[in-house]
Amino acid sequence: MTEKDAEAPGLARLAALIADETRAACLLALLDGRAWTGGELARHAGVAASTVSEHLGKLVAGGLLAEERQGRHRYVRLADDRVAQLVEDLAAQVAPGAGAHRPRTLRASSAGSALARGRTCYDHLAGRLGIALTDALTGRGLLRQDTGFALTDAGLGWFEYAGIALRPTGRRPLARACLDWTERRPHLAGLAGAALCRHALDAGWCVRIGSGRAVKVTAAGERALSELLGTEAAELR
Amino acid sequence: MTEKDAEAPGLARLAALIADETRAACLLALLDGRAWTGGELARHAGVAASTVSEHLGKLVAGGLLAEERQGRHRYVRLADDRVAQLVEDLAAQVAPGAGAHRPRTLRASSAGSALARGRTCYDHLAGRLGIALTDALTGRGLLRQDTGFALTDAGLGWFEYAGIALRPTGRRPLARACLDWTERRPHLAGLAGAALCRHALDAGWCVRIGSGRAVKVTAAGERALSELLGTEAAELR
DNA sequence: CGCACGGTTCGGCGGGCGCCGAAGCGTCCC
DNA sequence: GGGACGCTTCGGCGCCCGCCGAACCGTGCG
Repeated sequence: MTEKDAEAPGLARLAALIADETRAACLLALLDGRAWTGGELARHAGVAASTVSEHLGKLVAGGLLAEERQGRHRYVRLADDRVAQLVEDLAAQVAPGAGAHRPRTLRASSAGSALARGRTCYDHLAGRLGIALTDALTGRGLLRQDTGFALTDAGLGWFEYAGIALRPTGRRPLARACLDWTERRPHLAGLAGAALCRHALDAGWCVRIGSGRAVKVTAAGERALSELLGTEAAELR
Repeated sequence: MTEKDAEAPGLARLAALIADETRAACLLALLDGRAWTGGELARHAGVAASTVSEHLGKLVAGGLLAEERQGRHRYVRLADDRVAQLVEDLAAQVAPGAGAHRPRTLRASSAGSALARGRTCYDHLAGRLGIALTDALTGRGLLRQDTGFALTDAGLGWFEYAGIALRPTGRRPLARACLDWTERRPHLAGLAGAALCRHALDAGWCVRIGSGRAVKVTAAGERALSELLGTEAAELR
């Protein structure tokens, strides 16, 4: 029993880092996987620069953010994929509360939203695009979702055939499920998800829209994915 | 951008529920998967009954706990396995900070701890026992960890052969990785992990030690697991 | 060289929240 | 029916923490 008590303060301190609305807004913004400057985050969250400066100090000290200073700018980004996963999980947990009507309105009324169609979630693809790719991989027997969440041997072969290298780094799992907050369905994250996203951007299959995390599939991407996964162009839009 | 701002308050509110040390202690205690009374939790956390009563009210209102009232007792338990998973994930995230020396001391100095040997984590087996079973399953090709975390077809057959029914309920994944906080390694959670744990207790493979979440393998359990998974008795202790 | 600008530090204000003890309510048991 | 017990409500206390504006520091640019 006593060892649990030893954990409680740490758990509370970690949660407290996320428990502030301004810090939460920063973390969600940083889910796009990029580095933001303090000023950008301040404007985004609608608070004074001095306020955000203190918040970033706490988040960095708490290990949630990594910082990089360039000239007079302070760039921060999520410390690693574990933190990104954690924030996504927490965000997914809070959404079901409004989940009964949220997906409807998001998909229907604002179906024109570029974010709902496709976006990056930290370092992998999400939104309808992410779901479509995950479904295509599953449908062709490259990804198993029925007994967990893992690539099959055929799936490993597919990545190799597609020219997407999967070099294991550290202990990050190859495949991992990430729950989408608009579609309410799991999509491919982990090392393979990140590699696929990176390749999609590098090879010109997708391009970023504006400065946010929204992405859209290009004509070349439609052709390549149709050939590699048999997807219909309409599914990707 | 605006839809992220809409999420920030919810995220902060959820995190705030965990951000209090007393509430964190309650959540960690409830990770044993059982229902506790308010008084028990108050004594465990070392605060007045009135204080814990208010905390439980918030946790229930926030959807993290489910309550059941019986006579003059108020029983609470974690609302569902998603909440349990969330708390485990957060606890696992905080541990690495002290992870450099923690595991050593836990395994070495207090290697006699029954909790480190075997315990239940919400509704599945953890500790060295959980790791040993997960390793055995993986070693025999019943569980894949190299490309994600999923049972193989042979694994499905094994559960059937062992007489452990895996009836899918809701959307809970069949296999899921749960990071152990003493061993720092993933072990089997999800539907299959829960079914295995339940069967192990029902069939007398394991028995609970005292009233906590510590468990130990019986002689009958050693025989059964040796036959079914080829484990050595020493690995399970 | 000097101004503009991003970031940080500091003091002070205000609100929120966890804590307790006392009092009250309902349940169970003798 | 009376008393013990578990839980809840309420008032009040104290602390912590997020916020701002002002002053300050350093970088980069004209």
